[in-house]
Amino acid sequence: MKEEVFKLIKKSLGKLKVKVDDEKINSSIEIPKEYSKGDYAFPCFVLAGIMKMPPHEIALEIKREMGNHPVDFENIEIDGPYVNFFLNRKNLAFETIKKIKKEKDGFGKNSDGKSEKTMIEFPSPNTNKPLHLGHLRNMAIGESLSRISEFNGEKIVRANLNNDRGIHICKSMLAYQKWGKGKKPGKGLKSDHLVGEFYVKYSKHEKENPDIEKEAHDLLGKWENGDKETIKLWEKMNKWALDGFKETYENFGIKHDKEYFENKIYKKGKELILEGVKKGVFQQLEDGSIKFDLKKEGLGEKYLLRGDGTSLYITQDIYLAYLKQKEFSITKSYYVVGNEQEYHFKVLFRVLEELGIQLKGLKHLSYGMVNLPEGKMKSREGTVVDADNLINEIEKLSGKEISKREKISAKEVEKRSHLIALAGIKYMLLKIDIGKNILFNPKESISFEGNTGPYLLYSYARANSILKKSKKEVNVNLSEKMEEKEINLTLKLSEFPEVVKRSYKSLNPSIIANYSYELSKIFNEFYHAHDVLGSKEEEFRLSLVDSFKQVLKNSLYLLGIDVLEKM
RNA sequence: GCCUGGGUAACUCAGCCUGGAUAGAGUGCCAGCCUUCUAAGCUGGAAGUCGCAGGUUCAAAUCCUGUCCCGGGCGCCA
Repeated sequence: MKEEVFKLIKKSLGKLKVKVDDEKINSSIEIPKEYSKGDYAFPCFVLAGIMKMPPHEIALEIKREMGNHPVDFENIEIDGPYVNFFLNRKNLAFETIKKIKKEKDGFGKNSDGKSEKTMIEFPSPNTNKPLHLGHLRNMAIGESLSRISEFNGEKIVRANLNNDRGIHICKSMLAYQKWGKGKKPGKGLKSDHLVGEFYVKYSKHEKENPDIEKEAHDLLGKWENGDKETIKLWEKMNKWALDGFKETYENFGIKHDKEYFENKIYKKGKELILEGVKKGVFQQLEDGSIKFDLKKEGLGEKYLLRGDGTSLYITQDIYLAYLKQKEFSITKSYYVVGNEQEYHFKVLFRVLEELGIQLKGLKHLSYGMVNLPEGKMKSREGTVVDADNLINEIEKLSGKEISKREKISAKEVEKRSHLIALAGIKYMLLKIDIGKNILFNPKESISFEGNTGPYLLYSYARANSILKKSKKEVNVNLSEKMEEKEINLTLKLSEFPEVVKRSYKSLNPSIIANYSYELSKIFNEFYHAHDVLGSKEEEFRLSLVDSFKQVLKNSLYLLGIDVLEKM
């Protein structure tokens, strides 16, 4: 429609014999913030200098030259220096509703990314402690971006790299050896929580007895040399950690297509690095260590391999990038990792470039930290918000809210409170811009009112309730002029496909989240302003409600949030 | 010190890419609205030197420069 507006303006200016850049006109056309100012607007300031007239008079001239407005427009008005264009909104409503009704769950999809196959890696945890709130943000982002990319036509491989070896793992193991007394997971003690317990124990002990670090290093040595006892302990505890993660993933609604394990690949990056030495891009020092000199690029010097030939954090990532490419022939590779790792990925991508591995489509999807009012979360000190506990707690609170309102079976309460809790957590984590830090304030963040996940689900359930009670067929049929709230809702619904594209281009789920909220807010305003059932415009309003329900569902789907028919 | 992200209402955040009409929302506070489609809702109100100083422009929260404050990163840790 913007094109039509452009053509109209250009035609008028032609008649007025004014020469202006097409691009200048086009980029000036805007969408007013208020619906009462029309659907498109053209500010005439740009022309003031050229035409040597006050903007208001220019606007009047343009309007005069347009004559009668075409059918696509209901009206064209002058407001000070602005020419405001009003679309034929009834038409727009019909077209939008018809399209939603036809495309259903597919409304908003496009094929812009059809030639891409992307691997998205998340959350890639360490197996020495359970998942925490930061991992939940990671997973919410990873899943949402996967879905957004799929909606835009891409093929997505959801991958997970388990960081299951290294000194941090040995710390939990050592503590268990020393103080575990054969403790086992069981009722009331999730297996990964047990592992984490010993990681904290180790760290506390280390504070007063720094010497214990040597023991941990010895244990790592034993592990790398294949000591049977050590391997056995590692196998046991690693399984505990992984089993626990699996439960959390399922609970949070995350599924991976591919699992990688560091213990199986960490040695293999070595060959690739040695190739780089042969090529002369990396330097081997006298002690055998290998480094990559990036001083010219302002990235300093980075060691890629230790003097004793053992691997570093970056070593495995080099091989993994190669492996991903080989196994899946992907066109893009995304890493969902916190912004504290930005330096690491800059270096990694440069290394891969030098080695000729996967040059295009490498991207660190960097997101901000989740902080507490007291400051940063620290696993070592046990000051983290545990993922499982948080979900449980919010489920309990949701359960209470449900029971206040309705008497239903315990099973139904459980089902609903689970979905509400997840919606609350995911929405809280996704509505903030991906790159920004989140301040998690338990008292305020766990809320059911206002701009929250439960508010969205509630709006959906309300819409559903109307449709359930209606006996009539949903038909697009409107006889009278549309009301303000109806217009607002229609316009918002029609924006969805554009919003999907925008979030895809910027790889930012918060755009979808904010849209979901705005859409729901407009729906609730409409809901209060007008009766649906029994009204003169019942058929039309039912079709609006039905469209809203569909679009909100699609929007929430992109956030990884499941809807609830009743709340 | 260098690199990087941020500073908008009491609090938590949109808006900034692509400059335009009285700077928006939620929470909290004040005042209303449930015999009527779910009040987890809606309506109204109070609340803002858009960190600060320059610059560009008819027009700056938005672009540029400088500066102050806060976070993160600069390991042969992961």
